[in-house]
Amino acid sequence: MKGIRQLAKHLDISIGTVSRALNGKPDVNEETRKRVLAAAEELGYVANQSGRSLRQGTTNAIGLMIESSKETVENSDDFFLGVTGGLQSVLARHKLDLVMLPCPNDEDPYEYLKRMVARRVVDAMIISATQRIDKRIDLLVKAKIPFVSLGRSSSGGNYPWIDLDFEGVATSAVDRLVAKGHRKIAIAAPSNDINLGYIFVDSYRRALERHGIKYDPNLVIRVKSSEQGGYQAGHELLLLDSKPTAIILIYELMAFGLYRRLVEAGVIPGRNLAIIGFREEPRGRFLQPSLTCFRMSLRDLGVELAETLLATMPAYAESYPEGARNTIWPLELVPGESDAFSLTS
Amino acid sequence: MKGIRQLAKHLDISIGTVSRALNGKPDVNEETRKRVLAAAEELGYVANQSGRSLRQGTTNAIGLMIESSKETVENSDDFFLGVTGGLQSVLARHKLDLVMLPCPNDEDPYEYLKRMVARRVVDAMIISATQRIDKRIDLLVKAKIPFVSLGRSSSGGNYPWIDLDFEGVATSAVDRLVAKGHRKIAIAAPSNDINLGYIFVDSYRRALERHGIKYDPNLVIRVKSSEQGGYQAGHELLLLDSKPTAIILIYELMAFGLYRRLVEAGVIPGRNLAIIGFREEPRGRFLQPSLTCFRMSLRDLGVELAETLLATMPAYAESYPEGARNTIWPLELVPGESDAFSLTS
DNA sequence: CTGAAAGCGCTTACAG
DNA sequence: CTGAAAGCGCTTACAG
Repeated sequence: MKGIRQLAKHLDISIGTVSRALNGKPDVNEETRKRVLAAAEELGYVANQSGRSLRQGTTNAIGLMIESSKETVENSDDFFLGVTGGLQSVLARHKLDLVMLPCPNDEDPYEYLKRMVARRVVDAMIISATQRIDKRIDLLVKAKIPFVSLGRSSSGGNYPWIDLDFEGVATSAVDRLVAKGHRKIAIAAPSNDINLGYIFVDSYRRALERHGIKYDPNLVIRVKSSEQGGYQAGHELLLLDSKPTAIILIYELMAFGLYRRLVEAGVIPGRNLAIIGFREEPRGRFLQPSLTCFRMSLRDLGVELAETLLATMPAYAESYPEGARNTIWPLELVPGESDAFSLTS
Repeated sequence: MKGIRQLAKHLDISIGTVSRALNGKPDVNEETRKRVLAAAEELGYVANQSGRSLRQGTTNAIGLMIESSKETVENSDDFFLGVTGGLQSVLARHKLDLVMLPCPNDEDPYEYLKRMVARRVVDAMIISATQRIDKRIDLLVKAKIPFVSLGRSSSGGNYPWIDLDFEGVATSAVDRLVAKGHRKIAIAAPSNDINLGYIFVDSYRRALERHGIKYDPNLVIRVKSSEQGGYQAGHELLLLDSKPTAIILIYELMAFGLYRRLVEAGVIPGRNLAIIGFREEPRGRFLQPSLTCFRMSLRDLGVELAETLLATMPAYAESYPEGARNTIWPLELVPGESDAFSLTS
């Protein structure tokens, strides 16, 4: 005999009362409750989660699906751990636990998610690395699993998501460079399949056109979101017939590779070429010249994600009257030295 | 009615047979099995995990505990995701899932682990960020939960662990620097509470003494394992009365901050000061001068961790006859330009 | 080869 | 305020 039965026997009361005492139900004698709590602490009793889940129909766990292989603007080091803190601070209010579910590289993300959802290992899901067409969203909608997506998708119709303000960043970067006299502005971004690649480049195009600058597809350099991709971007940029005077990077760590390639070619970052990165990154502060980029609070993003998710869950919705929503997450410009020079002066 | 009951009804057979068919038990008519598998696929049936766990007494999940706040040599970006791939490749053989359990920053890691263990959310645990005295290890030993630790500890007596070869790295770094004529070699490391800080500095001391160089506590610079810590280390190094000609960093990303601080002071990394970092890191390749460091396969480390863990689990031990063990994980020197100069020539 | 039944550890109406 | 009992969804001896 073990578990709650053993504890009840030890206290010489019924398991029902033990359960009610432990779960903070009313209608339990305060004296009894104290005895139960003390005994549980002493014997190290904590209710078996499978038993609870089976009976209650909920796991009290929220899943955060991670795809290590995907290249996204998030795939930087501290991103997920930063968001995790904010998520947990909200989930803790409701005694919900966060579990990170890493999709194996050799497994299809859709199949993986389907399996996790069918097995009911979590009550709700947070997904990211959204594709422009993302079957996972249709799956979650159809299975009626509460979820929130970090990243938009054209799949699934109306569903809760939060996405970074790629439009704002692209627009603000272009505006800033144009104000400094740049007219030939390149951009380094991953393929259009990744939703953010599509949105970012599209916003860049529109921002240029607003300034009366013709969009030139040759200035869109498609590379991987990595240091290596940055190096490659530098390489391709140097091969262009008509050289741009500025470049916008969709992924901040590209700057490391780009700087390297430029220096090899005798081009000085921040002097012969203006560079603006995306998200502020601890490493970026130590680049020379320091990188102009955009700042956001990962923790606050985590909080927003959690609150949006809980708003879609019947059991918690009343605490979040704003309801499910779509949020464009703002980023703030952090001026560096990488684009400090001006072509007009 | 739902779940296996519904599926059985749909097929007009008993739930027992459905279960046996789905779980690949023998003594099921092949024709029946095919029908069951087809129907399950069609209806998207996957067994509810709580039901299975409760009945079987196992969750078929392995937990990887993460502490985002801890400063360790692992706390670099890609570390956990790299290890995860190797872990999963082994766990997949046994249809075990990996779940990452992030300990909230405001929760005591010991209490968090205790809760997860008591609730039986996983069958076994992988822990890391080991402290010299680590109550978690005593807890796991006492609770008889299979586990493996990434990192040694003086707690818990004899238990399965894998640790990076800090001795080897420290020794090899010192040997290399001494061979190039250095006698005043500094080291930047976190506090001795973190087990690796202790081991690393101790090995460094012994390596020096082997070369007849007196250990000088002033040359041990205690800083955080971060870029900022590297900056700080550079700062403190510059304040020393008698300047070292070389420095060993326990955390590779310190190099970013260190380079910056040195350049600010007109000291040229790799020319006025030799620098050796710890683990090879994608970003490091783009440092100028490139950082001499040590390479390891994160994936292979994950494989080793998983196999060591499974060897301690009765249900899987027979597949891993080598048994539970302690492994010192080797790293291979990757020469860079940061320590290329020689004092002797 | 298949079915009927027990029971894993819990929580929760229900009765008292 | 407490106890006895049902039942969450499964798997697995057991009987046939």
